[in-house]
Amino acid sequence: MAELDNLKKASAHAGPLPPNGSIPNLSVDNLIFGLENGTLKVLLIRHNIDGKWKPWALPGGWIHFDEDLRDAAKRILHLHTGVKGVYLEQLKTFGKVDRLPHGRVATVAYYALVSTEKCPLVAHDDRPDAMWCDIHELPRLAYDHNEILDFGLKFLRHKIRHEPIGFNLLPEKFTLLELQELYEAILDCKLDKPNFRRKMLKMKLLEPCNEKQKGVAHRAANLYRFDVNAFEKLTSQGFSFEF
Amino acid sequence: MAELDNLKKASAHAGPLPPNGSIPNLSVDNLIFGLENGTLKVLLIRHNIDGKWKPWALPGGWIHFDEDLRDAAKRILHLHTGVKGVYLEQLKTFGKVDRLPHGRVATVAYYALVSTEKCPLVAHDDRPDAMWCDIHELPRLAYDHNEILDFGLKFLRHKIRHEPIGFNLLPEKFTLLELQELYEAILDCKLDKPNFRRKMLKMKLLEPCNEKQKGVAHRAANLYRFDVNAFEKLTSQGFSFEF
DNA sequence: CAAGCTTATTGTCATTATGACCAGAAGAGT
DNA sequence: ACTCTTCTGGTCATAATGACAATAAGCTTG
Repeated sequence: MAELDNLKKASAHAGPLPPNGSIPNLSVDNLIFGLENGTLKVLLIRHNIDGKWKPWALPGGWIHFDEDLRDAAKRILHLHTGVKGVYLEQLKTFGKVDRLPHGRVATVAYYALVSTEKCPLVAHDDRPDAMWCDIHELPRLAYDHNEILDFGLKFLRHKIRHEPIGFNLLPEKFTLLELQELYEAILDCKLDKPNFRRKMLKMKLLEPCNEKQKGVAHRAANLYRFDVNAFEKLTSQGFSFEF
Repeated sequence: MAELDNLKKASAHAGPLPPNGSIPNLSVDNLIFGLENGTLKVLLIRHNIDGKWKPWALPGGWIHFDEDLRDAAKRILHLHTGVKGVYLEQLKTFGKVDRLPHGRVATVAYYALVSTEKCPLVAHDDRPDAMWCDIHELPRLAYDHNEILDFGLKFLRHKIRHEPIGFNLLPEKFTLLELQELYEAILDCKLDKPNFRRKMLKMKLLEPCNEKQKGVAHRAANLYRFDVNAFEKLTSQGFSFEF
């Protein structure tokens, strides 16, 4: 019964053993990015076991036998943030032999982009401790989660320049400056305001809301929203987003 | 023993059951791209079981318990092509519940870029039937392999425009026209020769070999090689490849 | 209510990149 | 020597980019 032996060795962060009804040796981990006053954050959790805090980790879990991989990632995302229907894509599968000390488990990492205002992170009794952590102040994480996070950050920096996904980190209506600050936060650089504006608007992907920013002590900026239809139309004509 | 029941249900294309010593419910499939007289091809295999041909499929296999995911992909690549040390990256993990009829198996797809001249595909007794298939003439493949291939092709088209990986499909020394034809084959479009040349050379990623093409009945073109050092230097300075 | 402050928005200009295309250069073959 | 083919170096108009100046709009304060 070597198979079962190997099975029993498996044990991941979400619990000591994959529960019945879940795939052994395979888990899902989520990289949930959010933007909080102009800085990029990632959602970390930690469990308290027998009165002791385990190290911070990415929210993850097991995959049910009757559940698509992506659905498992969605379920875990919803479990920790309460949001549904947000941007979620597969990042990469991490499968080094010794990535977990207790047994052989490969993990499929997904990354999500959420608008933090929709994610109040209310402390539920059935949720572990959670925090939005500034990506410049990351603690040492459990297992290989620092490696996953590093990879995800590099990936995001690349991706945001080649696909219009940044909008998912903002509320539905946003100003051009907010969008620019998002790029600055992720790419870690300073951009020129008029030039950013010109380049963004020329792509015809932003639809003006004919509505102005509120509650600011200076001239209010116009609000825009991302125009999905325009994007898909352009894409089908061979357009390729570049920033 | 629900775990074991579920295990026993699992069975992938590489064999009816994962052999002892391999991870159940998880496999690896390789998308091996090659270039043959100016057209993009992919390596397909088919098994003959009891005198009957199974459908064409991507070369894949199981992952040993003591083997990194990437090493499993390398092993399978080597098994089918005889090559080592070529470009190999993870594509995506496919994990729909019903992607295989016999049980729950998620598969980690990798894609490789090889120079076909290094891959003679000699018919070995211990290898299944194999062919380089033109990507415009794909047959119906086993399981969800058409979906994997579609995804991989789109991915490759996008990737080749944003990272200098095309060189891996060519021999070490190549002419600018060969490189251009590679781009035309993958992107399915016609490019202007002088402009392609100008743009490529301006990036300073090609090192002239000071050597000329041989055996052509016209003026011989200069040979170039991809300059990895230059690329890494530029990358560390914030350069980003775009085509 | 006007002056002052802050940010939004528009515009200019030199430089560089792009796309279309022309023409000389370099060989190989006859 | 001539022809044929492809390589390779150009031109030129147009579009995109980066740096930065100038004006507009709205809130706050005296």
